[in-house]
Amino acid sequence: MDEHSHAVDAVASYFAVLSEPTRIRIMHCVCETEKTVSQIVEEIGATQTNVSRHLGIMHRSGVLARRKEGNQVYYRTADATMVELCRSVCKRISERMDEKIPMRRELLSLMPQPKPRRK
Amino acid sequence: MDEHSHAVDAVASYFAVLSEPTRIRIMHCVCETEKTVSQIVEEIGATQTNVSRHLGIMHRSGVLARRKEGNQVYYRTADATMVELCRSVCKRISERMDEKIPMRRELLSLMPQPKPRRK
DNA sequence: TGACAATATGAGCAACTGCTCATATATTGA
DNA sequence: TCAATATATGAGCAGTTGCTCATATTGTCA
Repeated sequence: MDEHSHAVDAVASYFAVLSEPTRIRIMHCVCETEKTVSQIVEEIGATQTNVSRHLGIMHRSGVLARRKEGNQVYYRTADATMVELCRSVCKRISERMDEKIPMRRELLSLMPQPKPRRK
Repeated sequence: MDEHSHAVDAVASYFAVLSEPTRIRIMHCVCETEKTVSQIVEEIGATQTNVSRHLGIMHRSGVLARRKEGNQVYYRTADATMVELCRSVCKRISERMDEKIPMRRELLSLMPQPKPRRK
């Protein structure tokens, strides 16, 4: 039927990683600097179990990288393209909602632009 | 708990539209030129009912635009950003699979680049 | 070694999503 | 107006996904 099915599934799975509110929150949370699981749990206000599961999914799919340091595990973004995607989507959605000003602000601040590097 | 929840949900929903293989096929199918429902059904080899449902979802979410002409309905992309996103993801995934050459080719051809415009 | 802290995982339930069958709603053309 | 064609939609089932409770694992420190 379709000779592309593996590729198609791969693309859909990639998008699926970001199709979940909690995982978007996690992206927002770690998109600027790495954080420990506890910090993420604290910031997004979900249970440890739940956050841990989502981190696992994001790590296995290659979106996040993990680094173990003693007792704790740090997660950080491992895929610059993915972060860019999130920014594009936030921008795109906010454009569609020029009338809903409060929402616009939220969106634009969801995945902040990287700060301009100073020499 | 989270003052961003509307924005977060909007972003997740946006990605969710592309998190489904059939919808990726549809994007692939209409990303260069508008097509009727029948044409899409024919090309991706799914049932009419199913394609119609996915088209509805994609239209309601703003990814596709529809145009009715007599008996038929033409769908086309309505969101250049979204198409670009698909291209980025195809490129990104293919980069991760340098070893799996056949898959690479499939991915890069999934959402073809727009042809260079001739004056 | 034992208690504690941080993270991960098994199991089960509930909600969601996609698929299909049957049917509804246009629209065209005889 | 009637039959045919194109598209959409209600209802129900099955598979998937996310959430939670309990527990396992790993590392630290006394």
